[in-house]
Amino acid sequence: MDEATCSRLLEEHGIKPTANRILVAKALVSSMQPQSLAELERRIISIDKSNIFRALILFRDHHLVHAIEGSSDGTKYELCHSHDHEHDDDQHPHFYCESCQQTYCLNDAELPDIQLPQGFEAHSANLMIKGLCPHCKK
Amino acid sequence: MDEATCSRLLEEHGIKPTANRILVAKALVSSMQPQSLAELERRIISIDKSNIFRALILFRDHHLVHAIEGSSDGTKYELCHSHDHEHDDDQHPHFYCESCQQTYCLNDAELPDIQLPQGFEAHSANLMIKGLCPHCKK
DNA sequence: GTTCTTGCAAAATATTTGCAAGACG
DNA sequence: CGTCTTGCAAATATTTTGCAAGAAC
Repeated sequence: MDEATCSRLLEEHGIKPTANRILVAKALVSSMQPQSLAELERRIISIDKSNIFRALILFRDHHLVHAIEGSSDGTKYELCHSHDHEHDDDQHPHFYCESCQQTYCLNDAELPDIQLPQGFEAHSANLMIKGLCPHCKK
Repeated sequence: MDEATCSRLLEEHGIKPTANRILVAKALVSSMQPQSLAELERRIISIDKSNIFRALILFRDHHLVHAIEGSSDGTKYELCHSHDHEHDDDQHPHFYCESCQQTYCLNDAELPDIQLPQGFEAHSANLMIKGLCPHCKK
């Protein structure tokens, strides 16, 4: 995805497309897997980590990315796949490889509906499966 | 649960029951909810956090507790409910309250079987639902 | 006396904030 | 000018390790 497309993507989510933000968005778009802040830092050497962090927070607040927790090595960020800019309803399970620390999206699997006890109000859900990925299993 | 019972619990899991470990086990047994290291530190003022930490690692390796991640505020630990000392098969979903930071066990809900793509090998799974608990919702 | 356990300090890691300088409009 | 954005530094939080002294066997 080129810069113009990334820029448009940001604007669609109500985010002012600055040069830095476009770079962060580009890095996320071109990533096969959800990225941690540290991974993004390594990939985007021209931007300070505090600004990558602030861009991610901003993206998250505008439902452009969501944060994935539970991977034993920090929060990972991935682009929301849904095109609903208000809600983040494309939550799918993830797989964390304990050997190479990569997080894989299990897009094909459904995140099941869990029946909450009376009085609980759910906002989001994260299902993380851990183990070995095909590459590390060999 | 008294000290003797906790001591027996540790021994059943192949852990030498020292005074400190019994205290940590007692704190976990008497907790309604999974506890973070920081919470346990506050509750067990007589033991240094490094030793609480080492006790938790030891407990986890002996399948006496399991670690719950994905709660935005650190790893939480809870006693395994299963009586199988080799495997940790009582994995159930958890609920994290974004207001009071408590983690609740959803014992009644089933953790669904997710079909992994070819080549992936699962070791464990964590399903964390976030939102507001009944107390904070009011 | 050898091994295990403990407390304290500090390293390592991850996340977040303060602030002044600069860009933008 | 006033607001937003950026880089750098540093605060915070969390997890983990090193090591020497002491306890247990």
